[in-house]
Amino acid sequence: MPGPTIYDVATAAGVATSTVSRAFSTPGRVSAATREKVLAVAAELGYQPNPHARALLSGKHHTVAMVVSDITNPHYFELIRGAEMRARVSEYTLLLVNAEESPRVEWEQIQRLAPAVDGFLLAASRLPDENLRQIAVQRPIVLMSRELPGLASVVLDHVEGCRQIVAHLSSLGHRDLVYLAGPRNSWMAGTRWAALKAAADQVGLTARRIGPFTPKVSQGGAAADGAVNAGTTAVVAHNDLLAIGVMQRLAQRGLRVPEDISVVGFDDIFAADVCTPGLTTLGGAHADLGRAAVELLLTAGTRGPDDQPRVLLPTELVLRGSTGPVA
Amino acid sequence: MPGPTIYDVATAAGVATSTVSRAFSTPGRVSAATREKVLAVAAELGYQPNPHARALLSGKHHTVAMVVSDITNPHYFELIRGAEMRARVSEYTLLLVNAEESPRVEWEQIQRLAPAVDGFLLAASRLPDENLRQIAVQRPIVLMSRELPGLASVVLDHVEGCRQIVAHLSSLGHRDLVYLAGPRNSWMAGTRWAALKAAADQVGLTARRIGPFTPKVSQGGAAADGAVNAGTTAVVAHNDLLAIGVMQRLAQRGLRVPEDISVVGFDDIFAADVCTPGLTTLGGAHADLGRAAVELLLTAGTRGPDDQPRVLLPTELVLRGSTGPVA
DNA sequence: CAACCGACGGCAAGGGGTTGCCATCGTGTT
DNA sequence: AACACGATGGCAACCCCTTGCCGTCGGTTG
Repeated sequence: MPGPTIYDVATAAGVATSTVSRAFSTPGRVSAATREKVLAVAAELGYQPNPHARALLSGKHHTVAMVVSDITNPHYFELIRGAEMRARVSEYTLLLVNAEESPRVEWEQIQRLAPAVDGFLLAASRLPDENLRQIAVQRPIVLMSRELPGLASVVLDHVEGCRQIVAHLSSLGHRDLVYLAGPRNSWMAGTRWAALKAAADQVGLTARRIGPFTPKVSQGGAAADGAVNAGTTAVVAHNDLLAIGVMQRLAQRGLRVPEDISVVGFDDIFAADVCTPGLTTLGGAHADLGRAAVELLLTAGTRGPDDQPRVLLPTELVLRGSTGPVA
Repeated sequence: MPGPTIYDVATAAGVATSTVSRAFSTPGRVSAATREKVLAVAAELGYQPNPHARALLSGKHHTVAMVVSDITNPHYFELIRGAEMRARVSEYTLLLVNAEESPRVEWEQIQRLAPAVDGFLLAASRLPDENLRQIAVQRPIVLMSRELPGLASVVLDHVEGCRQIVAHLSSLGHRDLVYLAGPRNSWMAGTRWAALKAAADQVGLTARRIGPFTPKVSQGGAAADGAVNAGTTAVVAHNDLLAIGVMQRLAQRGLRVPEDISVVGFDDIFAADVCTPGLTTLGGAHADLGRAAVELLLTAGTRGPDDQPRVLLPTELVLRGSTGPVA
């Protein structure tokens, strides 16, 4: 059942195993004729090098693990897709791991995989800073949608993005907004709030925060009621799932979007485009984010601990029907 | 950088490497006292067995690869999630691979990974039957949303599901339906059409098929126009993405759903619930499908080639606003 | 024609675990 | 007290491939 080994090829071709090995990995090291022959025999036997034996010796596994905080969030699809594609062009394999929003699970999975992969992509990690640093000494890591000094990261430029959200709302006459916060251990939640608050202050708009909420559609009800209770004309939800849940609840309560209340999300997931009204949301090239993260990870060996890059990708505020002028 | 090895542990504990190995893998083979000590030392050193070295000898990798035909299709999210969860409880790692709707890419990826995984989950594989059989002799495989005699498979019961769709449409007064077919090399596309046709015949409804279409939103325009041109009151799209694209195009043409035309999809993706009108679609417990597939794969060793299971999971016809009575 | 040299193959030592087999030790048996 | 046997630990081979080092051989140079 297991395929032929390098020994089989060597025997069949009448050479030593080292020659077979070199025929594959160090083409210049054997004569063209020998190489031809070895490759021919190998092809005939259907030989394929055993990646484990190779990894054992080289320490390189040609594999990167991507850990996502919650695989059910469609937002990650694009990240995963971008990462997968970038990994593939370098003939790297992408391991997908779900942390289920649990720092403990995340940590265990990472420890389990650490000896078997070349590095980690941590998407929206819920781990505390010190844990991230611990991992970083074992393996190269790249953070996605999170930053930590000294570690490589890839994030969308939420400062500028939030400024655009605030400018958009302000231009529509809103004097006040409510941010429906994400989980407490989400770096993004903190960042978005800080950026919104700063931008709001700058243009003289009042910003309040309620939450935290688990960013799922099902939590939209509670979030919507909180916003209504706060009495605002504009809500900015931690992500699109929550925003969609909010809109569902508002509709249920007979409140109109955007006439009575405007709703903004983050991520620009596919559903944001098909719900009614369409959801105004801060998107960005998420596939590029995945791509960039893998890129960084694959080139991690060339950098010291002091020049860990911090890639900032532009956001795009996508205007749809969920935001409108204040009545 | 690489962690301590079994040798380090052996030295530190004052025993032989074989004892350390057995302390972990064959607990009964060493005395309790020795075992305690070894484990303590190992924990202190932060020892973790190198999975490659282990795989090299045992041939077991504790890894399964899941190949999806197109990772951008949200439908797969649930499958992936279910598979990931089931794999995790058995401490298996899930490798995610995207075939990009290309049989060639699919084949290459599988060949590349074959020596490194314990088996394959092939979701909606686009490979021809004989290729699937070839793979099956190398490694255990489980097909998802596809069947082939002699190979293990997990699919939703589309025969019954399609009967329900037809009954639903028929009860609303439709006398005729058009199926917007999926890709030619999609087994599902053939199955769905056959099941729809059979069910339609049975209740005296006319069924026609147009296509094939690539099942993406962007193809909905062409599909919608084809359906309009065919002059029907009900369309059944190969999947929800296509159905959503169809609805968008119909709206653009000023046709009302469901008053002028009813639309049905397959998969019950998240977006089907948030679009307007909500999409009537044939769903099912997709996460269970992923779970069942991994289950089958992990127990594959216990079965002969003649009793490859064929798991049939129930569908659920989810009625939403996109279907209604004929005007 | 001798001395060199580069190109090419082979030998053998790992790399980190696992496991069959043997040696040892302690205890129970008669 | 002699013997047998089960429990336990160690030795060393093996899994498959890579790579440093050495030997060989043909050809170049002076």
